Amino acid sequence: MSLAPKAPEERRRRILAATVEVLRERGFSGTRVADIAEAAGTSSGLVLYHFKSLENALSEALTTVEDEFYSELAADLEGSAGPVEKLQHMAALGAGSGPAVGDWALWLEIWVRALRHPGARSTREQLDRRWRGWLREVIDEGTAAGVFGPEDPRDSTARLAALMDGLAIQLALQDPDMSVERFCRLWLAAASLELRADVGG
Amino acid sequence: MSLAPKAPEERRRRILAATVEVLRERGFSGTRVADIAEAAGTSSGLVLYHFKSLENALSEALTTVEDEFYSELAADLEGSAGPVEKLQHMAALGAGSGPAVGDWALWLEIWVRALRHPGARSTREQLDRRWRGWLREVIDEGTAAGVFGPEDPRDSTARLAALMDGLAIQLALQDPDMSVERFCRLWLAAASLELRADVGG
DNA sequence: ACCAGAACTGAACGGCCGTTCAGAAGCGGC
DNA sequence: GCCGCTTCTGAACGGCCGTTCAGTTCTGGT
Repeated sequence: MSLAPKAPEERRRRILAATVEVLRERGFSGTRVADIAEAAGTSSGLVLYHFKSLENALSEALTTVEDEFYSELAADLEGSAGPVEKLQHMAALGAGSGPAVGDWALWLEIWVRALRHPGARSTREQLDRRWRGWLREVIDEGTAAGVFGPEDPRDSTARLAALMDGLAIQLALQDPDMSVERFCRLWLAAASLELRADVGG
Repeated sequence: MSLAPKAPEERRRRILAATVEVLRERGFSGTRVADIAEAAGTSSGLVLYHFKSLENALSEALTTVEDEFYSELAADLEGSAGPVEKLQHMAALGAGSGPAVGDWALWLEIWVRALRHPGARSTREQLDRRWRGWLREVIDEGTAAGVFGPEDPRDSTARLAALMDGLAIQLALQDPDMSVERFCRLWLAAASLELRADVGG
């Protein structure tokens, strides 16, 4: 009976992690096979041995970040008590206080990729819908509990989701007019307005 | 006395326009010198003759779109009567009803470029500040006239500007949940909430 | 008509980089 | 210890593309 060979799997994961790292640093158009290999401490040959092509490695790497992001979000929401706390966690997570996330720069890259890459576009769409779905659930939960009173929950969800993206751009671009604190404050204040409640900000 | 040679200047402008066109279609990383030359109906040699390098041509092309955008916005605001109309024009312009604009995709590209290109970053910052400045002026104008009553004009400005960017992402990515109409409606509704007024939406 | 310089062309150069490949090294089964 | 399969390496290949360049055409002044 053959033990599953652990070393190669481990190596594969390391290359994937290295890919994400390089992607964060240099973006899609700046990421070279050789960079990934160096960051992973191996040869470029091996990168192409495990993943069939650079394109493929990039796609798989993206999948891992996206999965990380959403599982982290799910875990965080699981742990929060009420809808108000959940919104606050969402704000904090968006602001980048989570360990694995915080890299909105990567999302900008994903958006640009989605402009022309059909696969990337539909994945993004799915992820975005999922995220808006969760936000919507929180809002509905609060509404059912009588804490929130949005005029139109669907529109409020859309606006709050979009607002986070918009604020994130400035965060990613390190605009001097934006900071993690201001990001949270602005978003929660918007949520308060939208939901006719006081969720902070 | 030498008449200014008109042909070469004209040619130069044509190349610039072609660059913008290709940039819209293929994005920064997909734009080749040969593509620009073909779109402009000349040789790649000439592109490099007029602009010193591809990078340079791209930068100049960006400058022209940005100028176009802002002069169009300025003209549009000039023509609007009151603050409410101005907000509505801003929404419509953002939604892409203007002739020269409408290409949020290009802005996504600009943002990604700004992530790593220091020059691009500071230009973007300036442009964004200018845009927020105008929005702020409209808000202040409405407030002075007693039409708007924002709780904190600076924060409302920041949120409305960011919201437009966030909604624009979905527009650019052709998300099935977004449309030009919904874009306008959502943004104007947010403005109504923020400014405690009825500006439509 | 002639010349000088600007405008323009397209072929050739050269570097970069994804991918391939021939072979080395590790590893389990006999 | 030998064999075969997986894992891994780094050098070599080949295509793509920005840039250069030698030469042609155009233009305006004299």
